[in-house]
Amino acid sequence: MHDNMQHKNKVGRPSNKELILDAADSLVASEGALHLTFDALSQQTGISKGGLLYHFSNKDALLQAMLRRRVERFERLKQEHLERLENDPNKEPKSILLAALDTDAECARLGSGMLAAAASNPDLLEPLKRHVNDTIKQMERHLGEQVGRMLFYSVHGARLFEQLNLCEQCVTEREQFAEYLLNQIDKLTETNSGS
Amino acid sequence: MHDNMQHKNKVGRPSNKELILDAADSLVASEGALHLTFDALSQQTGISKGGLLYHFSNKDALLQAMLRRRVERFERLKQEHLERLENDPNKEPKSILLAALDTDAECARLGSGMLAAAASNPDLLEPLKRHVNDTIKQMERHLGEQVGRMLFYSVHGARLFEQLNLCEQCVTEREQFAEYLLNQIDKLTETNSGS
DNA sequence: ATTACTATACCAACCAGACGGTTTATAAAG
DNA sequence: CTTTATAAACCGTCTGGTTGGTATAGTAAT
Repeated sequence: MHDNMQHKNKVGRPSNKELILDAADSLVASEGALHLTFDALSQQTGISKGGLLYHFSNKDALLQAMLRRRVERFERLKQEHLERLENDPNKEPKSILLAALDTDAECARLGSGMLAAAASNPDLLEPLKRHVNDTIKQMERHLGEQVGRMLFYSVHGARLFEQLNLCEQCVTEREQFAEYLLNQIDKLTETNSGS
Repeated sequence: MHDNMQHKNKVGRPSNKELILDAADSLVASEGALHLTFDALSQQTGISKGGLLYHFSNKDALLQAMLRRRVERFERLKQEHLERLENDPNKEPKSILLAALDTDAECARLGSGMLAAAASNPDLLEPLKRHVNDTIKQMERHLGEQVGRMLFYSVHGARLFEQLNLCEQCVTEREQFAEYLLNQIDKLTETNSGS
């Protein structure tokens, strides 16, 4: 009765805080991190600059919220996949890959917070950095140092290139790619336990 | 007797244009793309804003030059590796990986132009996008669609994470990683021609 | 050798608009 | 009557870009 209120206001609609963060993500994705300003955000959301600053007392706070939401969403997705794959011996690395490659509606904008923070104040990436290194270590523990790194960088590289609109990848191609990587995990751990 | 002059002035020193681009790269790497301004660049180089604008008539021109230099350096490295590996049947994909992972002095700044352009004006990425897709297609042609993509995204993902200071990877770790990926190329093409 | 001209490379001062942020006011809800 | 949520006006600073000027070096005719 406190956590539930986090993303909703009393009327049950998604709170304006979430709408603002959505707009911020999409602004970064379409215009670039430089154009994520309170003025632009105000125009996009219809909320005045004062209104925005009520929710996020300064720009760093906004960026931190964008980053936090990204990590939370990743963790939630990973947890879902983990539960779904409960009988799979490789469920941990698999759910990490699946969470990273998941195709939800905001797929093209998940990296916006990261790019915006990197552009504006790289220090804000510190919490994300810890999360990244934890995840890499998990991958390494399950798949070995090199394989773990390769797969981790592979999915996140693909994600970043997609976000920057640098590759012409479509959804079906990503899904095939995800399937291939999952198969690789099984194949590589078979040979591991076989030798 | 024209190309040679491109990066040198009459006195034979590296032209200030190159020095400015170096400073721009390092500014983005340390402060974030938002703080790549003519004022900051002026302070860093000791050249006044007017002087900077003499070399790059506006900010887009500066960003384009940063991007162009990055692609040129990649192509030069790739060509060098290609010549060194002339007897290797997998020389093409290998030289792509080696060029992407090469540890030269500016290693941490090679992605600066890309991040700065993405932050300021994503349209400027169009030429880079073509280069990326060409390179991906080369990888796919030699290694198959999925393997090619996996290795490409893997090295560039690693690069980006390094640039953003999001992983604690050191030089020796990257070299081991590079070696592993090269071995993978040989192993994967063996099984390809074997089956 | 002097003069005149041109191109290169830079600087200082300035400007209009954008930016992050503050302040004050307001208005509904509990 | 306080809390929540928003608006509007404003401020000092920063930013990209312009202008107009300077110093130097090379060229080329006189």
